[in-house]
Amino acid sequence: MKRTTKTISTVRLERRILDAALACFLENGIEGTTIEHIRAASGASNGSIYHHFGSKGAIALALYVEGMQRYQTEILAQLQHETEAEGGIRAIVVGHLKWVEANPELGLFLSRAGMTEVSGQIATRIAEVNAEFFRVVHEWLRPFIDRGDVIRLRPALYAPLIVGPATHVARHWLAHRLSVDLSEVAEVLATAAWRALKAG
Amino acid sequence: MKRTTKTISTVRLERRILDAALACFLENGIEGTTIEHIRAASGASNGSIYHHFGSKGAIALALYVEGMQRYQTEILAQLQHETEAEGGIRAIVVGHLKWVEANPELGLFLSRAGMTEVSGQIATRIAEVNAEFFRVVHEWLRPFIDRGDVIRLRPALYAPLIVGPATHVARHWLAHRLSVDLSEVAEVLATAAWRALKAG
Amino acid sequence: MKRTTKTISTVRLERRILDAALACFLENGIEGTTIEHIRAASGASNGSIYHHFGSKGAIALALYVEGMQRYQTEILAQLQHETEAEGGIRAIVVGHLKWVEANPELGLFLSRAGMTEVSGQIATRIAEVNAEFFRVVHEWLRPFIDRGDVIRLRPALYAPLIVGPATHVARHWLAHRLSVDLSEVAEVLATAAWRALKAG
Amino acid sequence: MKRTTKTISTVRLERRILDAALACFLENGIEGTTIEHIRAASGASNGSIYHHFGSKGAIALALYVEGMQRYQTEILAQLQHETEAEGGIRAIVVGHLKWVEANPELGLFLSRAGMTEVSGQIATRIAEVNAEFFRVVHEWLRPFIDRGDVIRLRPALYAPLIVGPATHVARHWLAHRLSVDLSEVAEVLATAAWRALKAG
DNA sequence: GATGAATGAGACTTCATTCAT
DNA sequence: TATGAATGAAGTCTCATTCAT
Repeated sequence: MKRTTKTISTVRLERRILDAALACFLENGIEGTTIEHIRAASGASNGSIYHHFGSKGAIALALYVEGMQRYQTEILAQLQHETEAEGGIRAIVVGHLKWVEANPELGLFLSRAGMTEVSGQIATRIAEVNAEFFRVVHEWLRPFIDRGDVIRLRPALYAPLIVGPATHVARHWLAHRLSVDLSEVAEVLATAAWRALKAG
Repeated sequence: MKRTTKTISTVRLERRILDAALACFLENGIEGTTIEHIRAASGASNGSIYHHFGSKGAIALALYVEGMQRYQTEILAQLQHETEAEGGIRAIVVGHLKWVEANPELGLFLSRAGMTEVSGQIATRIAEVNAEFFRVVHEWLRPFIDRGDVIRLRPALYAPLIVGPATHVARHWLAHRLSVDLSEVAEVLATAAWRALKAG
Repeated sequence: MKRTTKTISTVRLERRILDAALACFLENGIEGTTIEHIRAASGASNGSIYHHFGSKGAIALALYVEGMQRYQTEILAQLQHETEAEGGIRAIVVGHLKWVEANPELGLFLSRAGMTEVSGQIATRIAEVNAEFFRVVHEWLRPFIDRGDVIRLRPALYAPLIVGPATHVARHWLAHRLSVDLSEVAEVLATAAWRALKAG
Repeated sequence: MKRTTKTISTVRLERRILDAALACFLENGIEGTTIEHIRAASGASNGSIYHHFGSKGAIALALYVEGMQRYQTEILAQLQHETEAEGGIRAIVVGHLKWVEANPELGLFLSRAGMTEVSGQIATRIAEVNAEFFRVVHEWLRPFIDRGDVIRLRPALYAPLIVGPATHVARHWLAHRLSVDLSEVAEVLATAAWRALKAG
């Protein structure tokens, strides 16, 4: 009993801190966010934040990893349902934009964290996570390339051609520099991606 | 004479400061760069830096505007030589990657500055500059859309489809996460962009 | 049975904490040692340490008192066997160095604690303990002074003349600034002390 | 003119900071002293203290080096006037106590800094400075040892025998645990040192 | 007795900026 | 125009200690 109660409340405090931190990072950027901001937003004490995370960078890292895993899991899950190249490529583009639309705050944080020069640990983790994602996508595509459904390129170019335009749109949409309905735009970008990659 | 000398040396000092600042911004990020870093790298005194620029943000802004103007001037200049849609689209893609390859440091700075949450002034300027560039590109494309050479989309989607993949590749190349020859890749991306946009 | 077991293990935990604390104090100084260090070194929990000692200063005080009592007991015990002034004086010098050699860690801690500006409580205790030791030594010497075997000085000067050089050597030896064999050196310093104090 | 004024006031601010820091270190110990204490005592701003010294440890180091040099210069100067072993040994003992009496605060700081486990830089410097001093003293004594005026010992033992008792007395005097007149005591300790070291 | 989450005061240090020369 | 000393607000992080379980 005791243990359960303790665990639950502990988990809740960590979650409250993470949620508050994400909100702060989005409002003021990682560097612009102070521990005091997170403290005020989470209701936790300064000491508790350090007790659980050890540093501001560790909070950012935890949020990045968690967010990236959610994103990847969802996209890749949809990919598994597809049996044709066109369906898979469309699924990635549409899935990407849907996810961004459903998780705008997390999406903005991830795209920023991917560009910002944060602590080397984060940079390394970003590289790892990206590489793994691209590898899985290429793995999935390979049979279709071999079969002649999809043009053959150096592996590194598939991801840019599939998600490059969607990423571009999403970035400007997240920065409020573009006011479109992402789900509406998704089909157009999916079609364009397929046209760029289909063979013949 | 005196005045000339003075002016010249002043110009040189400002340039030295800007160059040093760009190097620092790239190494440690804008927020991670201190005036002391710029002072040490440029050889100028603390006081001189403030005499010429007034604030750290102003240095970043000056670098951003200068870099963006160089980039746009070059891309748009090449666009004017083209008389067909395919040639224009290819010119933008190839020109983009060539410019990034020729100015990797500035390119990295610009792509980061575009994402980072810096002072509102910079953010505003970025939005302006981007909007203007996209407007000019769409203006140039319009006759070809009307003529039926290029598919008709909402204006906001042309830029993502043309430079989205190239931007994606460039970003990873600049971050040393991708080791390809940009000029070699350029043709492939240009072809893909044209396939995505050509009518029929 | 239960109670015995509990008591024994409790005693062992306290000892483990004290031993760990001594090691930490020696490595990083009293101020430089944190409860977290002691926790990690002893295996006890943060809460247990406070349960048993109440504060960091209390641990230091306990170690100081314990160490000083061991030292004094040993030196004074040897003094009781001596019936002549020379033997007594030699016994103190030799005993001092032998003890330091046998307990280098504790010796270093005690000599540091004697100089550091720690909590007033420790300072007071140090003064008490030192005064008591010097008093006993002077008490023992008095008959020999009265008899004319030892020169008559103000009481406060006997301790410095007897153990001053040995303390000096020991301090540098403990700080690894002097690499000599203490037991070898002891005889020389004992002889010197006797020459300085013997009458005539 | 300008330069002179600036230099003077700058020097004065640095000195004010050093003097204030010494007073604080003596009152609360090095670790117990905060920059805020030094700021309040010196009248300088927090920023100025860091502008001139860079860290708290650097202030302590500067004070230690400065103090040690003053001490050594004075003692060694007196040694040069002496032409006989007895005179030299007495000069060291008497000089030591006179200096401590004349500079009690600095003396207390130095004897504490010598024991405390401060930053490695200080520790190294202390070792250097001590070694050099002992070397010079031994150098001076050598002719008298060779001539047979002074007993022959391992070089490392001369310093302990000469200044060990004086150091012991001074330490307790500085800690207000001994209330004697140092200059009165000096002669007794000088005589004792000579008796311990003279040959025959 | 034992545990470890929680606390919050306060430490050191950094840094953009100002200003007297 | 150039300099660099001076400033002080603000930031991250540490740490002894408390307390509920």
